[in-house]
Amino acid sequence: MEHRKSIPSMVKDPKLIEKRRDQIIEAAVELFISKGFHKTTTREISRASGFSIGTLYEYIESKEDVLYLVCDAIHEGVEKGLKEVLVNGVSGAVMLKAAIKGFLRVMDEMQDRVLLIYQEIKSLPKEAMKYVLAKEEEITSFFEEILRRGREDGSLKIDEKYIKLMAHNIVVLGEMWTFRRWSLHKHYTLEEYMEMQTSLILRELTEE
Amino acid sequence: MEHRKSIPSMVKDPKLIEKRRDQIIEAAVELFISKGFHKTTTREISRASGFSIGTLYEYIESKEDVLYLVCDAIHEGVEKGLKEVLVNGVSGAVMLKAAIKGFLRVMDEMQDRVLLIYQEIKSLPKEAMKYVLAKEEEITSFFEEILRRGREDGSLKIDEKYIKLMAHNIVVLGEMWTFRRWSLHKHYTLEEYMEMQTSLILRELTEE
Amino acid sequence: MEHRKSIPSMVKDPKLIEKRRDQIIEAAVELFISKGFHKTTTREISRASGFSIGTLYEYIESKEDVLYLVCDAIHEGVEKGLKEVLVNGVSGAVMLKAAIKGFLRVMDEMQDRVLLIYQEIKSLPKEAMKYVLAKEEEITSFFEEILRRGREDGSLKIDEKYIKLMAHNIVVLGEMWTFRRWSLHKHYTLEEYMEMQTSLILRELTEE
Amino acid sequence: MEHRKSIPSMVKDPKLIEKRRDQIIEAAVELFISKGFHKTTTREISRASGFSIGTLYEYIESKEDVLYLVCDAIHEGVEKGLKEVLVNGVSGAVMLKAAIKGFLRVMDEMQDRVLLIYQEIKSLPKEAMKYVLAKEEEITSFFEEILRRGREDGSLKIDEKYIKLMAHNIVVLGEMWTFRRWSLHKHYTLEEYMEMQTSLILRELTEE
DNA sequence: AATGAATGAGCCTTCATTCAT
DNA sequence: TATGAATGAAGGCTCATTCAT
Repeated sequence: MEHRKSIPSMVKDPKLIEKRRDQIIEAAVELFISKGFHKTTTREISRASGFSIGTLYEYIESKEDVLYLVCDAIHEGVEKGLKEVLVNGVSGAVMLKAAIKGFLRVMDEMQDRVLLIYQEIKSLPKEAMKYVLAKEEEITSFFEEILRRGREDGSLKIDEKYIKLMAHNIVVLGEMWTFRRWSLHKHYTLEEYMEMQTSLILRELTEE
Repeated sequence: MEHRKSIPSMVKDPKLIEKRRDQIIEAAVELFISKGFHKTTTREISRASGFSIGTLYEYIESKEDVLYLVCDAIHEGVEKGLKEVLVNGVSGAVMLKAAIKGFLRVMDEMQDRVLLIYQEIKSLPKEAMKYVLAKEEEITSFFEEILRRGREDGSLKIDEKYIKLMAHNIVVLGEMWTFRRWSLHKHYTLEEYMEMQTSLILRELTEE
Repeated sequence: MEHRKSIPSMVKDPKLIEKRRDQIIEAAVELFISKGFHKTTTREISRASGFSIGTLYEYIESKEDVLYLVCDAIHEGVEKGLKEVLVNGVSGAVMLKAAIKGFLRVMDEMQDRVLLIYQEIKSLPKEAMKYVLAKEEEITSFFEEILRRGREDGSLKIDEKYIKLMAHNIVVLGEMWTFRRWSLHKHYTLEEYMEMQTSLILRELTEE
Repeated sequence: MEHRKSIPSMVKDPKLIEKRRDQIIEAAVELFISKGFHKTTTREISRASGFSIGTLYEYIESKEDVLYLVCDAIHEGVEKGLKEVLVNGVSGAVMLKAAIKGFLRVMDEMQDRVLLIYQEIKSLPKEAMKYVLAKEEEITSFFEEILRRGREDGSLKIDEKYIKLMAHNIVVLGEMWTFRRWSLHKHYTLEEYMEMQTSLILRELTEE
């Protein structure tokens, strides 16, 4: 795993840096969601963060750093959400079902943010993009592990070679709830969507 | 279906308009793919198109029009590719298999372009975006129809209410070959990917 | 001799480029003389040139280009002035006397500009600085040649190895009329200064 | 002579003020030499001085004060160097020769610093500039006095009205070793340069 | 129809200076 | 005395768009 790229700051106090960056992230997420990264100005970010443009630049080195901060925070949120739904001491199949539902719920709650990553990731500098993609891969391997576990305990029928692909499919099926929402939300409620996708996937992985 | 949004031009001759716009599209696609929409300047577009900035603006009204033109052309390409793989006089199941493979092949051939749509669509003005999304929906319904046909001729086992969702899934599973290529292309060749995804989908739709 | 560094322009018509750059130079010289390079803004330059900031940047690539343009034009002026005082068909000694007087007159007429070069040359990018220094060297060798000629026709007594140094001395004695003017102009008129320096130098080079 | 402009400080203890300002000067000289006054930031100065930006401003009132401090210190160094070479109880001619050589040696040792004064002096506020120029004049009059002494003891042949000018010439011939080094250092070693310039000047002032 | 010079609003970023602690 | 976070005016530069030729 790539280690988190750390952004230099002119300010020394780490506590303060974290506090200020949280303000920046909170402000920037909203702005990026509603206007997009390119159409958001640094001044808007600083204003929405509650301080001056000069202060903003005490905590970042460039506008792109803000995007990175935002993407990172979003992924953190997703991972946190995922970890929370993890139940232990159950079969892989049960665990998978819970994980998919949990993942979809997170996708729904964070749809604007997830969408944001999808749309602006390409504006990140090379290095930062790599790191963000690594995070995405981590989420995928989260599902890989569950699948593998189900395979081992016999609760899921899946060939080893399909595990990675299936993990990708699950993640994408979850993320599409955000990036195809212009159609899906017209036809399904979240509950329906969860129900249907979960059953599609599990039927495939559990039939005799 | 939304009808194609027509972009006003200062020029009268429709033949010329089409010719010039083709030049614009060809130039802009390359530029947008390699630098992104926002980092491409209108001057670059006109230069790459082979004429002056003034002339460019004889055929479009704003930079966003170019993006729209480009997205539209790409979708056209995808649809054309899809139509070509359509075989008639066969069962829905056979047709679906061919369609998925064909679709994946098109996705692979046009990966940069498809990715472009994914990444820049949000920069389109409201109206244009709607139209582009409608195109996307059209592609989805292309698969819906095949599924429905297979259901009717008994070659596919699928509940009516799952048809739309499954169509979406198929489309997304195809498109993810482009937007998750940073991972998928490391693990699978196109052939493998086609083989695996097709078999996953068809297994699901055909087992008794 | 380094060849003149040519500055790229967005504009095609060379006549227009020259005309606009002349406007830029004229405006910038005044501003640089009165406020210095660093304290002059590009907006001031464009305004004083008679066009917008956008237009300014059609003819240069950076603010430093303006400084280069200005330094180059000034040197051109000095060289032109020098060439004009050159009389032919006379002994080296006579020629030298005329050249020194002419040079001093030019220094006096262009004192602000010469001073400008002295003070801002270090703000030029490496390449441009080299070129400007080469110009300065050219002026020195102008005197070298006259000295050598006088040595050959017997009208000047000077050892070959002193020729280059003496040329430097002459140039510096001329230029100091500008950069030490805070003292010299209080004590001498130009005429006095010319008379005294010329006689000092020539006495040295002509006594038996 | 102008009296040394004194810079106000928030701090009371004069010993401390001197100590801190010495730190500032030492740090700033290096920075100004390598990056120039304008491209050096106050933050860099404070960091290189070994204390915070806040502390820096306890000892100066503006960035220009630092430049003044630096220029003043450099002149001090030059004067100190000059005083050291002064031999007494000898003829003016002998003294002059020693002084020129000593001056050239100082110019060589302090070339970066002398150059710095030449290039940045114009960035000083009016008042400070006047004071610095007065220092320069002092150095000139140092040579004036030697010349006058030589005239009086008969060891130098020079008309009274030429004394000031000759003093200027000597100073400039020394300083040009720094500001024309891009050419002179290519052609002469310091020893050669000293030898040649000294002999040129003394020949002029001593021949029968 | 085609050209391309001109425009200027607006963007990102820097940095000297202040002041509460 | 020393610190360093905060400020915001100001600067260099870009680029979509227009319009006279």
